[in-house]
Amino acid sequence: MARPREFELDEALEGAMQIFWRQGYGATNLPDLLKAMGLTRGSFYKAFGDKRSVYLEALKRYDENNIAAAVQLLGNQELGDGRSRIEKLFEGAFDESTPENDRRGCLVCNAMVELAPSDPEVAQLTAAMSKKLQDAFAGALGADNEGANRPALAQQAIAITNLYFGAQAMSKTGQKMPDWSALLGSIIAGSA
Amino acid sequence: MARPREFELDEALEGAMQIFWRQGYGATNLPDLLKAMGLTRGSFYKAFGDKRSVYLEALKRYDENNIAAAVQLLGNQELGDGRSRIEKLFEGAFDESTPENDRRGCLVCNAMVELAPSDPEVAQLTAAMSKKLQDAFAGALGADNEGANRPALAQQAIAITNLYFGAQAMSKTGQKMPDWSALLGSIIAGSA
DNA sequence: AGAATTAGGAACCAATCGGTACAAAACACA
DNA sequence: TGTGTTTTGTACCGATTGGTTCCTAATTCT
Repeated sequence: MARPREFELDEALEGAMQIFWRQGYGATNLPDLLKAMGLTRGSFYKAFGDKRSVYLEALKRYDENNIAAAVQLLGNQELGDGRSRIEKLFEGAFDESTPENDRRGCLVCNAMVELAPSDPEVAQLTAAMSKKLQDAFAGALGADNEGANRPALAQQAIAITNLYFGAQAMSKTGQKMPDWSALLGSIIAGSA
Repeated sequence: MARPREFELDEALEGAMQIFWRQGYGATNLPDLLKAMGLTRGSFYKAFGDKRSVYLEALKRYDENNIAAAVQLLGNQELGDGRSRIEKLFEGAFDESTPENDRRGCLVCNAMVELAPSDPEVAQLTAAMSKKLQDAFAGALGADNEGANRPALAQQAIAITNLYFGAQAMSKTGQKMPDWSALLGSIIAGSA
């Protein structure tokens, strides 16, 4: 009955996620965003409504793709024990935050800092994603330590989650990243 | 020989720091900034040049006031052993990041995330401040552990610094903060 | 083929952005 | 009090902001 859209919603959203990830919300203007999404104003406003809506969609996409992948990695027993899975996650995550990637860091961390205080919906989404990560860390730690004392593992998972976001923030200055294996050792060895 | 300025440079800068801290750089427009600084456009541009310069000055002020105070707290032996000084720092820092304070978090963390990738001068200033904190953590840990193995303490200091900034980022979502004593325990106990 | 429906693209919008120009006002000194 | 100097406040600037409008082109169904 009608002309089909010539762009893929999915690809457009991927482009939006990428540009917001690199530049943040405020620093990304409409021309930047449209270019990254590969569409023009008309299609943009028809399909997505406004800039903020796209940002929220991009956050959800990050959740479904990147966070889900991290959670899966942490739970994948084929990749070694829990601790080495956690190390793998850290190594992979910070390989991505290179200068060539505009030191984009982690979209969740970026969103927390830039928008969470003034946008309750962003606050809720980012808090939920950090919770997923924390639970996955706890799961990986638990796998190494079947009968271990649960509250101690929960503490470690909180510590690792905080560590993760802190390192994401610090990576944006271009500082060289620490030795994750040793660093995680100073947390995990503590109550093994 | 001439008309004296009616405002205090120091007070104006304090106001600038406060508003940037709460709102970030991009989200603070000139009217906001002028109001916070208590002066008008004419005086503003004559005294400070432009918006970015004021931001850099505000960062330096944060360094000289807030970071210096944190370093001093961590080195103050009258406040107990190193670990309890670190705990005090964490407790104090996150008491400040309440909703009434617009969950402002930590200006260094905010600046890292918002501006460091695109502004080398911000990157350098924030990296230097995080280094100061890290050294102060290392000093506090060393005070508890005179003959201890230095590399292990350095690792712990890195971990605690990362933890600090991560918690600052997460605090912006309004999540309830963890029990710092227990959390730090899971790091410091590790190689005591 | 023709009708119906939708995407595409450009022109346009008011509002706001950071920054400048300039004249009036307020002081210090003689 | 007159003179020179600096601050102050306001009017103004072009550029850019996110968002709207509307006409044309394209496509699918009957």
